[in-house]
Amino acid sequence: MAGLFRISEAVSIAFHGMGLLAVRGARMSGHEIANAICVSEAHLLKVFQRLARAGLVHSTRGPGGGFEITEDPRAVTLFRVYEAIEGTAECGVCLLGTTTCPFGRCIFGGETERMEKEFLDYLHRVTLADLSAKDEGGTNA
Amino acid sequence: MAGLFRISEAVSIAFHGMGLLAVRGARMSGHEIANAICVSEAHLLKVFQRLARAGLVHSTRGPGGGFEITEDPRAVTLFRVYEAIEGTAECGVCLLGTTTCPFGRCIFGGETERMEKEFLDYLHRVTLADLSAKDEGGTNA
DNA sequence: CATATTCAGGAATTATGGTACCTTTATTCC
DNA sequence: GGAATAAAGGTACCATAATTCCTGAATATG
Repeated sequence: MAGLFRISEAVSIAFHGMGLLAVRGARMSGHEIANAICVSEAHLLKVFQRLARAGLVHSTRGPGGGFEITEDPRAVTLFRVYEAIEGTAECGVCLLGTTTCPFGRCIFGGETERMEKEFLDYLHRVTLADLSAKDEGGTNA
Repeated sequence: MAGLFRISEAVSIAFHGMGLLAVRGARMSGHEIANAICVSEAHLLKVFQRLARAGLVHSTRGPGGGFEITEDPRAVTLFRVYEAIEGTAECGVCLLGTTTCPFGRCIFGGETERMEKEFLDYLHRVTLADLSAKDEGGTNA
């Protein structure tokens, strides 16, 4: 398994691709983006198709075409990118999927919910502009 | 989508099933456990098959048989249960799955890694005994 | 106008997770 | 001791989601 967060490769591609577009500040073709972040071009294209439908990027066909961010990167949160790919992110839903835990109360005492909220806050707080700004050199997480 | 953490239904069944066994302190059949926590008996059986192979429960066949926890519930962390189902939980791995981020550094600045570690710490810290003890009435998370 | 480039959309494929069913083991009751 | 029953083990199947592939449409350029 890959990680503890439910971040699909699609979302990761969206984060990295959008981050790259934000840094470059110019239109880039799907081919260029995929090469730059070392992912499958087919998959990236599919991901950007969704981002385009969500209005987060504008796409242009034909030679010299490609994708460009439609808004100021400082206004685009990771959450919006996440939602464009995965649909609505629910938080605080019982892991069992039942509305009432068979135990009568949540056996985790609400702590998992707290941590999910923390992650959600992070997605809401961080913008595409932040992705290029931060340079504290964390390892790959 | 269900939640932000990569908790499959299988892991959730394992947590709840083991929690129940810990509370009861006695052998229970798969049928009983599945009924108590309102999940598919077929799936629960498969999950417990893995828990048995991992040595976390002892299984007994035949009438009156079932599953029982092999160790003191205070000694069994959620992490061990998690690993028995999902395999090794990696933390701090780049969301893209590459060993070196194409950006040269992690674009998330290590914060996602920090949050993953926090969740991992939680799994390491909480034992089956804790699941039944906590009673602060959180909502279903 | 022909051609090359680039994205759009849907079809086909693959992978994953969950389900159903049959087999084996053990107990109980006659 | 044998038959019936209760229970877990194992395997094969199915459903859904994720990924790739293929064809078509749009646009720029010579």
